[in-house]
Amino acid sequence: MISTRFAPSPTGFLHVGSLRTALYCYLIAKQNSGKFLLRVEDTDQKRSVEGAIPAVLDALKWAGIEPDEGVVGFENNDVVEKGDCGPYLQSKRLKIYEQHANILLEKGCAYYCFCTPERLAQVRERQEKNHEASGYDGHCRELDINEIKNNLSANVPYVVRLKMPKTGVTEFTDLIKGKVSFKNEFVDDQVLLKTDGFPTYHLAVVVDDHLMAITHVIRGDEWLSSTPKHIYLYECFGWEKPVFAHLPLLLNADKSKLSKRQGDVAVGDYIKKGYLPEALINFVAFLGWNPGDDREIFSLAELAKEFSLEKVNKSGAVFNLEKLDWYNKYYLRQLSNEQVAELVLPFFGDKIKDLRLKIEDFANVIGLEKGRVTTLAELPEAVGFVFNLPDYLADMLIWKKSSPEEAIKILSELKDWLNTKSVQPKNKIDWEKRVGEWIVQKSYSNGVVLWPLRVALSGQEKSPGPYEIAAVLGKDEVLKRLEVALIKLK
RNA sequence: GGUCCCAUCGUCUAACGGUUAGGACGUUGCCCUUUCAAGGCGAAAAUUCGGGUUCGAUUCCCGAUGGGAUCACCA
Repeated sequence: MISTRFAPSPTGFLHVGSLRTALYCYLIAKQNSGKFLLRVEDTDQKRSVEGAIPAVLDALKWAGIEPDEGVVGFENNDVVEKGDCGPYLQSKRLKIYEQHANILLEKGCAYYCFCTPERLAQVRERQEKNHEASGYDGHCRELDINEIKNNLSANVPYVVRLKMPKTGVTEFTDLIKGKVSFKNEFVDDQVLLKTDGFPTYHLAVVVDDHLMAITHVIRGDEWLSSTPKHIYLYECFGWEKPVFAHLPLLLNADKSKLSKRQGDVAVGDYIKKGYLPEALINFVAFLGWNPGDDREIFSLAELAKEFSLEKVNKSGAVFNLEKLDWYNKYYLRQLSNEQVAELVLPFFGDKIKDLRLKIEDFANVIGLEKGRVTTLAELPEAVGFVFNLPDYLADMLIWKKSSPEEAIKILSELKDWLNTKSVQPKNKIDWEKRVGEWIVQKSYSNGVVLWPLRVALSGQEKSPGPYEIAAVLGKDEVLKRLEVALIKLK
């Protein structure tokens, strides 16, 4: 069985790059009827941020990516875990890491290191000054057994370091990058267990991925260069290695690694800005992957069917907001008025109470603009003219091929005709039919009637069509607005 | 600087030795049209540079250049 995992550290909010990583992990699991696991990598107490776990979970849920196992929820101020390989918070697995560090020590794959931070800083400084290769200098690599015992019994603080072989080459096939090889002599003796008893990432991932039966390690490119350490650990333990896939990075416009300084990087930012999950998912999935043909629109389910890691690009992709906007507009148009109405509610905030509208009427109002805006956040303002006719200049009522006199004449005639009891258009099609017939009967051109009508109803240079607006406004309000227009013109 | 990875229009990308180098976003022209949006039809726009291999290189090899990642008791 295939299993993948997404392993965020609770240091902030969900990054869009992490969203893509999580998405790809999820897709691989789903398309193979495997499981998608969520593990929290909170081994750095200093960096843990309160509220980060629920924030990440919420963002994933919003996107439609929910874990099958591991940390699956957050209730009553605590994580909800599911599965037989728990706990799924690394901070609760300290004993496990200690046991495994001991195994490594026994096997000679790791060693005690008593170097002080000060000494390490000096080493680093010297290396920098002399332009030497950086890394641990191996000071404690071959310590005398008695010295180790003495230090240990004297409670000298220590770490456990990986005893990386000095010769040979570590080679592996990355599902995305292909064959990659590193000379072992350049791989550092990484700290595995810290002085405080917490593991570093390197020990914790390998131990957990094995214990949790992860078959595919899918993660960001930044991990590629530490993979040899992980491979060596698998070999030391005698464990079967997972498949590795290192995803290309998401980039800023200037091709540097996507960062906060150059725009929004948190999924939450995009939710707040009114983007749809379908749009963000589709967009982010296509940053580095495509189906190999011209199709651009993919739902989560369709992605699960067609996605493959082998088709993922090797190079980084610029996070291009214009394309995201296009996707968002597209998906907004695909939704029904009712669906958009429901999604847009939070963007109205308290104002929604003042509107005192029935939900169907509200959906109709939203329908006026849902195909014209790019995000949900723009909708309240876009639709404002329905509730409050904006003040506008009389000049705006005059069509480019018309005159003030003609505008007055037509608007008056239209108003008088509408005022008769027999004219009671109910919906958009009805309005179009009745007014259309009237225009034909009067032998007017469309523009000379429709332009001033539309401006009278919307108070705007650009707006939805007059029939749509009239249907939403209703006959009484249409008459009122025609009256306002005529007063302005006279 | 050491190590490793990468390189097609402005951006996301297709091409698995032979194509007028294709699509999408964006830009832009026209059409539709009461405005806007949407839609339709067009346009401009790319193989980083050298060497090989080959009858033939975007594609394979080598080098240069450029970009990126990583070199923590952070992940």
